[in-house]
Amino acid sequence: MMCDLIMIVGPTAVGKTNLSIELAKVFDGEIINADAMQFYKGLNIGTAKIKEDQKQDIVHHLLDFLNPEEAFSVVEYQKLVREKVEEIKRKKKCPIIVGGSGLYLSSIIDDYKFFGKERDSVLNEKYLDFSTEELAKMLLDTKPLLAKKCDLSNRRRVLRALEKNDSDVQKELKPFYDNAVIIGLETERNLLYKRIDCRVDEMINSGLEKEVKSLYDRNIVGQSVQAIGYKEFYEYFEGNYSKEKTIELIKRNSRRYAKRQMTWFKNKMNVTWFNVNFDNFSNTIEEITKYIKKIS
RNA sequence: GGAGGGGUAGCGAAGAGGCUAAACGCGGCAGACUGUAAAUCUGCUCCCAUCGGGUUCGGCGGUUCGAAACCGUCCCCCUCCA
Repeated sequence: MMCDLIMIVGPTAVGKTNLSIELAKVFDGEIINADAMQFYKGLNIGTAKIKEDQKQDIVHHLLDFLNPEEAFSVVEYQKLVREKVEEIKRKKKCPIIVGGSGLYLSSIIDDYKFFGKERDSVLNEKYLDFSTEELAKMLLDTKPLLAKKCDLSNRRRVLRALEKNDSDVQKELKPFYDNAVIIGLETERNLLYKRIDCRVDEMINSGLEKEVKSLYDRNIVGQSVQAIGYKEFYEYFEGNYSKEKTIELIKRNSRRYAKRQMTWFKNKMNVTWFNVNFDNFSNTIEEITKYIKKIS
């Protein structure tokens, strides 16, 4: 075993999945998913989840372990992954964490400590009659320390801060593992956007609408169905916009998502970046493999 | 040839004498993020700049203390009648 773990990050549609399989082959690894929407059963096409035949006998963890109506949180995720990592290492294999959910990735690679109360899922209803400004004022008055660090125009954040103790202040983050490599896949923005648009078209052709329809018909609501590709089709089924508009929005939201992902990876994680060669992906694989071997 | 409607920032689209470098949306860029994260939220987006300055609303010329807005004229687009 050369290192504690390999982490692969990057915006949607850069080729993380492909890379993960190749690295798993080279380094005798098992893959742990870090894509929050791929946890859910039944969300396959829209989340670009790896297909059985693409796995090439590589073991995959934390895929399809939630029912689409279930709620989930980073805290549980962190716990599960920490266990998985140990389990894989005990087998003398290399844990490879792949995904695009920034917070989830960070909660693993860094020594995130979650404190305070568990989130109260009905809190929102409790404060329905209060404006965000009023809630912010409340926070300011009762929990000045938290308020100072909180984005007061972000209702969701204010609500969460309201259920914490004022003493629950964050500490400086440190890496959790001594020998982790974080590989980032990147490409020119325009190209990325083209790939995203293209991939959405492919999803449509592969039957995304039908996939979402079956969720919709089962009256599934909640976290899972907030995923891009799903929430837009829900609106479509409600008759709120045309098919064309739906597809356009899925593309737009995916592009915006990719941007947000890049912001997180660049500013919150210590990533070693590699420019992807789409015409000759094996070059990229080789380059990254060499790099990992060299540093570990 | 006749009758109307219109030309506003990258695009779409408001504005009908000063509060307008010009709402809003899209597109683009940047950012935040510790229990919903593919979520949620923030800022910038004519040019140069730190304050601040310089050029704008099809062209030109007027009216006015002051115009994207009013008048004249010219160019272009759309609809209708010939």
